[in-house]
Amino acid sequence: MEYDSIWDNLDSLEEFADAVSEFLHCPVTIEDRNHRLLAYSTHDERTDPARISTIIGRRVPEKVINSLWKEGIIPSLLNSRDPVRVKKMEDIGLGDRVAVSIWHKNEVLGFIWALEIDRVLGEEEFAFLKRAAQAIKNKLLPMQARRDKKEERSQEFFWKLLTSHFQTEEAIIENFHRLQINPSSSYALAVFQFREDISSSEEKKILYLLKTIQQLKIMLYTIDHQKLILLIALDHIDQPLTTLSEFVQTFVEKTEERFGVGEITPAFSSLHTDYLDVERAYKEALSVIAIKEKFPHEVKEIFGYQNLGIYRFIDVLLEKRTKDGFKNHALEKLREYDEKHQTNLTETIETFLDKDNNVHEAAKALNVHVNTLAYRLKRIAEIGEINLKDPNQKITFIY
Amino acid sequence: MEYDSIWDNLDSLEEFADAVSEFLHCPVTIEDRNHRLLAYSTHDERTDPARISTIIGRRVPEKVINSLWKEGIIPSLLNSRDPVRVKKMEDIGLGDRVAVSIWHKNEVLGFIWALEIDRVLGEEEFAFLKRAAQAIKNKLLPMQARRDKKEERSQEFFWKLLTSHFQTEEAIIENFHRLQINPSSSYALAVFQFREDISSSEEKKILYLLKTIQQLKIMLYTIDHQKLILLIALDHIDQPLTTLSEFVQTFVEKTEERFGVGEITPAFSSLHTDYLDVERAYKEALSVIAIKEKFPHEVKEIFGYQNLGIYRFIDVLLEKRTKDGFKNHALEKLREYDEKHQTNLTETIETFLDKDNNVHEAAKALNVHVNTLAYRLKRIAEIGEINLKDPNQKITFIY
DNA sequence: TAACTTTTTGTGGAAATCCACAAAAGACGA
DNA sequence: TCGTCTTTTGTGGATTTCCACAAAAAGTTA
Repeated sequence: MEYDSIWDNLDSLEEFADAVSEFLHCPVTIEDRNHRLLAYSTHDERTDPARISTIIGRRVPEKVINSLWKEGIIPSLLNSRDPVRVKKMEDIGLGDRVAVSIWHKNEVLGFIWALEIDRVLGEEEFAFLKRAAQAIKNKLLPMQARRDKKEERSQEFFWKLLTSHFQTEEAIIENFHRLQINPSSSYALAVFQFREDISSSEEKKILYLLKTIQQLKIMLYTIDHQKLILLIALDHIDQPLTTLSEFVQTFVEKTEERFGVGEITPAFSSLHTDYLDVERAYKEALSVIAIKEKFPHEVKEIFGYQNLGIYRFIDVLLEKRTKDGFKNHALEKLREYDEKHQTNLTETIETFLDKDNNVHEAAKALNVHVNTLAYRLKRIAEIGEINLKDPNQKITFIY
Repeated sequence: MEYDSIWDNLDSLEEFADAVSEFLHCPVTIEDRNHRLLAYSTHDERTDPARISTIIGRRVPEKVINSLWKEGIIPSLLNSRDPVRVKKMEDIGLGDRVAVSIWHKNEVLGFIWALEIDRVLGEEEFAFLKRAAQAIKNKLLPMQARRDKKEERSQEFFWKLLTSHFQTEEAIIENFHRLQINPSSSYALAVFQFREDISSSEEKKILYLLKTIQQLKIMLYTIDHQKLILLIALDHIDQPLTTLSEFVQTFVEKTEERFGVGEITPAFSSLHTDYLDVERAYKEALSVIAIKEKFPHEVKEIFGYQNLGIYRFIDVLLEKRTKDGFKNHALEKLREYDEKHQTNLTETIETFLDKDNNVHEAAKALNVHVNTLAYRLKRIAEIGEINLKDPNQKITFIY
């Protein structure tokens, strides 16, 4: 192992990248386990679009990560300590390259990438890369430790926010700055409800995903048994609610797709600007989850508190209804009629409301002619003595 | 006054009617002040359709009463002690006739009608009729007294119902029977809110109206300061809520039209079958009135508790909203945008919802092109990040 | 069984809605 | 001031909704 002494006098990761690049005659990039750029070689000027965007953005672009997952590259890097060859993918501007993962015990700390611009790397270079990954491990470890420490402090701070521990917003802002986080002027709180307690191996995967999705900036995160909780920055986002909705769905999708962890219920609070309201935001997100569990079908496509509509009030509505001992005369009449005449008026009105008053779709779902549906609706209005043109009255049909 | 001794040996009202009929050579009918049939002559077989229906139904048909009001006949009977001539009205099957009111002190107790089938009554007969009305007064007075007594007892009973005084339904049914009222198997409670305390002269007019509208059977009634409260029988009524709605509106209309008493807010409870629930029904009707006073425009055409729709829950909704300190992000955004760009998005969405999502009407109300409205709605959905296809979300726009 | 009502399905036409596209006017910023 | 973006209004066409009417099927009642 004589020529491996080249590692000995390299101080920084940059020098390390350059040394590897020089040996392989290839541009080299070093990333952490979340595909954040750690260092890149500069002696060799040849490169490809994917590498350029990575360097400019200080991280691998989301769509590149996506493709690498889809092609199975990242899974094999996470499974094996051997270098992996990546064939050119023109649609994302990625040239031929070789990658190897950097391991410490049973954990991946990062990756080394070597671009095969003019030459193809052989067995010897593969072995060299593997040794390089071994050697760099010690440089990455302390960084990891620092990050862990910071994460610990940030988690503690987050829980203080979630439990309304602070009295003034100034104190909160100060804490943000101490953690080198720039608090955004508006934020939301997202909660993901898992089916089981989140294991530490799942936690790593989740963090990996959160850091690679890149759609939104996550200021703070924490995990509490079956819940993943995020504090999300929303500055300069044009349609924050829409973006959030897409984000949480992407996250759930990818977690399922990449790690096989399914049945996650996502939710997020309304927008807030005052950091003293974090607990309130948390409760909003929790109530969305509670409602989604009670009415999975009705609010299937709603994730934000703001968009719950009438369901935001569902608990007080139900409470008042039971307190008043109110009987739904309209529904009762329909059921009576159904019973007596063997008709389907109850089912009809339910389907119709379900399909958002769309005669066409409702008729299709019921397997009847559109006019039959129209006729039935006329009868329902008569028998139940309800004005189906009044959205207010339709609403009460649900309860 | 010698020939007036003919009254002396007449025992019943029927004999009286026959005696008058014989003198005038006309069919004669006697009604109480609420146009209920008291007696009719039988010696003379000639008659007209209006009289036939009156005799069969034991009261003057509603549409006849209506016409008599419109033509000013009844008002003049109520104003003067002199006979009034009524010209033929073919549309309601009424032939020529003469009427006179029966007075006691300053009150009208009833009416005598004489049909001019073949002959026209002259001055002499008019004078005779007036004396007949004088003479019959004494026969009507004791009936009046009995009725007053009964009314007193029934009012007391009604208040017991309204205040949940009874423990069992049997006790209630027994009380009904004691008052010779047949309690219907389903009932509703109607309340009319007046602007001022109801005077006893107004009370008489109201009772008159209630007894002549004939649309629905009123089992019990009472008056409490500015409120008229009715217990309404709903047996064998096909569409009870619709009928009730028509009834209360008719009542308000006629009170205004005939007696000039306006600004009455009508309301009625949902349907009930258990007479232990009368107080609950009363509260339902009261809450409809309260809501109508708070949201006069929104529930303008709703009178029944059942049809309040979402407004049934308006108090708990508002309460929850203030408790949560929730800000309407969507509306806020719109207002912000309006302010900054001098646009009318807020007004637009309000009008649109007001017009029940009817693009056409809303565009007309806003004085803009339909496409302009469509464009604005698209922008509203974008800026407010709300799904306008979801009725649930639209609802929350109101608050 | 015959007469009647209720329910389903169909046809056809008027009105409304939705959507894409375009022209014009106005607002706004570099 | 020019170019760009937003807003308004318009046209045209595909689709949907609404309604009236009718015929057939099924169920109910005398």
